[in-house]
Amino acid sequence: MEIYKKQKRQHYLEEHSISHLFSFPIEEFIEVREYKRDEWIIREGMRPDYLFYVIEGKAKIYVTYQNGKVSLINFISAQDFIGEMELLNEVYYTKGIQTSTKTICFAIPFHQCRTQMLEDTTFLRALTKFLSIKATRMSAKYSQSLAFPLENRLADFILQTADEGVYKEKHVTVCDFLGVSYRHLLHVFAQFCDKGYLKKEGHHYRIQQHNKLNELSMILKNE
Amino acid sequence: MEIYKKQKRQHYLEEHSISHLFSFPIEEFIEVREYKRDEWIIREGMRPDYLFYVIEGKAKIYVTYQNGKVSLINFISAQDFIGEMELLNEVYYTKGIQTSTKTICFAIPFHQCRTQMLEDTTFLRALTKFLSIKATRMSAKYSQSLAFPLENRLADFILQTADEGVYKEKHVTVCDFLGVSYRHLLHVFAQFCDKGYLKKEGHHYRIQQHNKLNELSMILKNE
DNA sequence: ACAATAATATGAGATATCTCATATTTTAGG
DNA sequence: CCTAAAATATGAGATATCTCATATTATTGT
Repeated sequence: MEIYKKQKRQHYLEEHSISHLFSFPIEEFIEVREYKRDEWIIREGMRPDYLFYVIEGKAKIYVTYQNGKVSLINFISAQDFIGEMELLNEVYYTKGIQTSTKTICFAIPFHQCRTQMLEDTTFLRALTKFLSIKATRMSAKYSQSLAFPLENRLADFILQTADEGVYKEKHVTVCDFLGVSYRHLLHVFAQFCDKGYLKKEGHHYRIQQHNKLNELSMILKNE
Repeated sequence: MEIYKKQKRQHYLEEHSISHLFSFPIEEFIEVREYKRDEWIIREGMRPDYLFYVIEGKAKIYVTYQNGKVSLINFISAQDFIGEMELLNEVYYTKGIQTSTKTICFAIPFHQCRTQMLEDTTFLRALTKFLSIKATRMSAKYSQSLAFPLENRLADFILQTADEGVYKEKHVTVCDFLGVSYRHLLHVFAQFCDKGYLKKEGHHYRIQQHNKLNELSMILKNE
């Protein structure tokens, strides 16, 4: 992890100002940090000392179960908070957060700002909104995961992540995210190819029948 | 739905005061309402005009999918907010909320209080905390649901809901909540009985081997 | 008290999904 | 450039879970 100083710091503070999220001057307290790919922003079980706000990059939230199985719970991307649970709750099991690309974020030290943040309506409103959206998404994902077979969730995921009609995600990451075995994920991909929805091109898949995937994905949408 | 007036209203306002959640006098705006069993507090798709705070009773959150399948997403019980999503977000698909017992709650009208509530740090902090816990629970439930078979989730659910060693929930509600078919739920119950973890007594189940259920349930805990 | 509806119960066959074994290809580190 | 590790790929059999059919028992409204 690298901490940006001087111009580099200033540049990010200006380009991605978050002062509108606070009604007090926050900039002086902000550390601008760069994490390399695969670095841990927070280690599972260790309470962070900062509230983070992601400027660019992507990260993943993991949790380890007692049986040793590690699960990817969610993705984090630009404009997400990290560590807000620990800011708000005395008791909270901290999940692990690992970058999947180079990630730049603002780090706001609890020991200097906690009190002020918790007194600031502007900030609290922003945080409340963030949390409410997070809760809604989680809840949607949850009920979807239970109510429908992989076919539907995968179709949705493909449409969300495909770039110019080409799907390039890593199977390993995806089967973890969608909570299915590698084997079964591949099986459903094979089905999609058989049915002509996708065409395999090396390790990528080209979408052939967008509307068919869309039908499958629409089944789990209602908002 | 019945609206309590005079002494009855006053009684509830005093017995279950929520004035500590606000830094302005909220009581004058509060309507005290009683919903009968199976009444809808909010109908799916209809934005509510009130923020609700549950005093006693239980309710269920439902969502209907395009394929017509209705899913129970979560339970609501005393000290939960209802309608906070609609208070915070302009755009939000409102889920249906139906009582499962007689339910008494406070109703705070948006049109009179929205602005004040959104400016009140005390309230916002309370709400943020509520939401953060909600998000965490959802997220735990989600990863659990994907990572483990029903056996584990059911063991956990039994321990959570059993009263003095006796489990009395309705299968119909539970299979919906846990997202499995009625048939399969019964099948796992039968297994638990075979293995001697539970003993069937009429329509109830008596826990025989608490430690065995606990083992199963602990597998999905880490906090 | 009776009829209608909801909840419980069980069997049997279908499907979704998992585990394990094993082979090949790609990627990362020295 | 070479090797180890990670990712991809595929088969086969096991298990979890679903759907449908059907019967019995509670609950509720009139």
